[in-house]
Amino acid sequence: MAKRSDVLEFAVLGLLHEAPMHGYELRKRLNATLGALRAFSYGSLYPCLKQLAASGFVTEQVEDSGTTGKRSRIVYQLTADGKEHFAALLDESGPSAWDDEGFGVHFAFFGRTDAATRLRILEGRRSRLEERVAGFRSAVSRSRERVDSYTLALHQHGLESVEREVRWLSELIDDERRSRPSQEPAAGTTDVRPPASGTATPPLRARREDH
Amino acid sequence: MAKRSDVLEFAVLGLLHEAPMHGYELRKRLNATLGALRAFSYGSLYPCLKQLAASGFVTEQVEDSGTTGKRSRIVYQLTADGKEHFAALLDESGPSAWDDEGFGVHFAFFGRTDAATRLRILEGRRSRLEERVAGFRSAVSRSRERVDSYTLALHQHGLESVEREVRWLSELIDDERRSRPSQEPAAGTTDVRPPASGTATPPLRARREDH
DNA sequence: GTTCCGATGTATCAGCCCGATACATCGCGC
DNA sequence: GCGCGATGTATCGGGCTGATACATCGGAAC
Repeated sequence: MAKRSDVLEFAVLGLLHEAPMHGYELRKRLNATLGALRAFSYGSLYPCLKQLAASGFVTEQVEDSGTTGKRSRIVYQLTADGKEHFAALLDESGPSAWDDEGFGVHFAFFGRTDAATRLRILEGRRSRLEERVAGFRSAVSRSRERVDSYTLALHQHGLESVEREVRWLSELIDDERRSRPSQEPAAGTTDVRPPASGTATPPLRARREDH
Repeated sequence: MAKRSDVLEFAVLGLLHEAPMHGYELRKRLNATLGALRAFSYGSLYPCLKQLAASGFVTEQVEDSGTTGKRSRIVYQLTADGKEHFAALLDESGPSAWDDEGFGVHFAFFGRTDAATRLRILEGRRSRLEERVAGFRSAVSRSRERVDSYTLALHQHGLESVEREVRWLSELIDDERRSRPSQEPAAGTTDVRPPASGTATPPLRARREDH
């Protein structure tokens, strides 16, 4: 369950809502949208696109650009079935939506996700991470018995990381609950673009989404 | 490079320093020592053990427990070659020691790692994560342009996580520097390792990250 | 006491996924 | 004109996982 390819399929359908695209650009957008969180390879993407076409969720359109064009590009466009399928996947709030594999992608499309579903996914994710916290806690106490300060430090750090993650989710859940009673007013209203506190965007050009 | 199986091999050799063990227990210890960070499967472990035996780093000893015993267990014990190999791997401080795959395991064995090597690995890890910080920063500013508050939140959170990781490493590096002001470790005092028969830890200086 | 069940233990395999690679064109600098 | 990096599509070997099979042991339930 919750295979990598399912997550990819979901992400592709979501991205194609913005515009028809061909594989190469799709991959760039994918790795840009998902940040450094996740990188999908061509070895997954192209088969995935073919499969989506076979399922009727997208159409394949070969584009030969005018007279001189030789470079072949295959533009994929969402079908009505595809939109419907994506809407169904958006509502899907099972475990696959909050495990490590799928949470990030589902979260990235929260803008198009129903409020109740958002809440369910956030809570599912949180409880998943709370299990992990428990695991780390026992690891910490276990490594406190043996005398290995480095292993202890490792576990302690891991524990704090996951706890921090849980806190983040709790804040998000509170926000959702606060704006839930009333019909939530578009997630972008208060977003007046603050003066970018400490991140003055220094040069920092280099970006390496490939290698 | 830096395959999963290499990391596993390293971890197994390290664990076998404590005591001879059979596969099942090895796996439990592995997943306990590494906390919730990492879980190795049998599908990797057993082939790895066989390969280690073939390389002469461990010996396979079938144990039939007394008269009634039927349950077959195969106890693996470290050889002199194995110890030597592990020592060499401990000194190895190339990129494979600080990428996502290998850093945790190397760190877990810092108690047996040379001080200079510890420092090099920590710094390598940090600079690796700083690259990731840069990636996240550009992702954040990119998603600030589009108006998608959820994607922005995701990137922002990811950025903070990695920055926190970098801070943690910086503290560790400071600690290392404080307890080891000069380049040479004080020979003989708190050295964990035995006098090391003939192989007195060859210098192994250079090693740059470029390929 | 026997029956069930989870832990202990070794081992394999289908299937998924990545990383590398191949092939081809374009636009740019020099 | 020539190299070189970006754009593009596509495939393949091989590593790794998760599931599964098989077998024994200790203890709890009743």
